[in-house]
Amino acid sequence: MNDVKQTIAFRLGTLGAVMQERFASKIEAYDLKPKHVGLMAALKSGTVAASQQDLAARLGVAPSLVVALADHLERLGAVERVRDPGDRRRQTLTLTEHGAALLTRCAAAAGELDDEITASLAASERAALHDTLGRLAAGVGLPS
Amino acid sequence: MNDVKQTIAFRLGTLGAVMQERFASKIEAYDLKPKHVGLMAALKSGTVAASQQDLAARLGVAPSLVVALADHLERLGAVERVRDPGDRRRQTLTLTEHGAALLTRCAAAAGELDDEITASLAASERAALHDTLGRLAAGVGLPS
DNA sequence: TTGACATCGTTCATGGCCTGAATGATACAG
DNA sequence: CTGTATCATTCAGGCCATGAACGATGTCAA
Repeated sequence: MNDVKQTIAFRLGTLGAVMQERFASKIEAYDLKPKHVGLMAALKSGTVAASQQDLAARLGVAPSLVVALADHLERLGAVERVRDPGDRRRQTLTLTEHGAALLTRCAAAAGELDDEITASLAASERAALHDTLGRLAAGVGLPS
Repeated sequence: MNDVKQTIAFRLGTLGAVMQERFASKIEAYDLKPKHVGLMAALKSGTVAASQQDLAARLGVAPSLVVALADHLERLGAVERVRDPGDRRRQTLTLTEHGAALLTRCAAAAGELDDEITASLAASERAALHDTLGRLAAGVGLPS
């Protein structure tokens, strides 16, 4: 035996891909992709106003990608770009009210997804999974 | 709150991406990508000889991608293509000894990864995670 | 002040991965 | 034998993400 498919890493990888896919189709109606949601979520939890470079580092993507994501979100009216008066090179991204509303709907979509996939799990099991995943995410340096 | 990032779906998605990435860098030395390993694993667990169409369906990818993956694995000597004598349209893929050896090394790499990310988890917690992920994978129709 | 150098956001060309349509070979039903 | 379906393969194209430029701005030292 000693099967790759019996591995936590492999299962996380494949399950993660499926989740991304399903989540993407759920938020498609809002003209959003998972990365857009990730960016908005980072903006919401950010206490200080975030520069695009900061966000790129937090999300683990290239700065040029943040530009594209922000462009799209700005076009949707979900995000505003403001020049930092203290350092005029920086663009400060902030979530608009509409952006916050969108984010709420995405959270609801993710919640539905949770319910769907954990339907066959006991409540305690689901809670344990939630907790463990949070610890793992923190362990690999993902923003919580 | 009601944060997207607190969601099981979102955490699975991001963690899965990280895992894929890390696994990819671990097997890079063997000139393999995660999808190659997925294909080999499907071959190993397949009881009956698998046609490429079957494999495409099992992996959830387009048949044309299986062609590319099989091409690469064949070049590495990990896989053999044999015409099905019963239906000469079909190519039957089988894992060679070298392929099996490669797969074992990939399983070892995934095992290391498991140890790394679950280092801060109790043994019981890790076992529970492994079990729950298995159930989830089965729930979304992933081959186990 | 001025000049050298770093940093930010942006654009652009490029590469990788995957798909869907077209093709040729083979199977099979009538 | 003929028409249709199924298989593997090829190929062109799309999408996503990156890295290398570039212009604008900031910083620091002389």
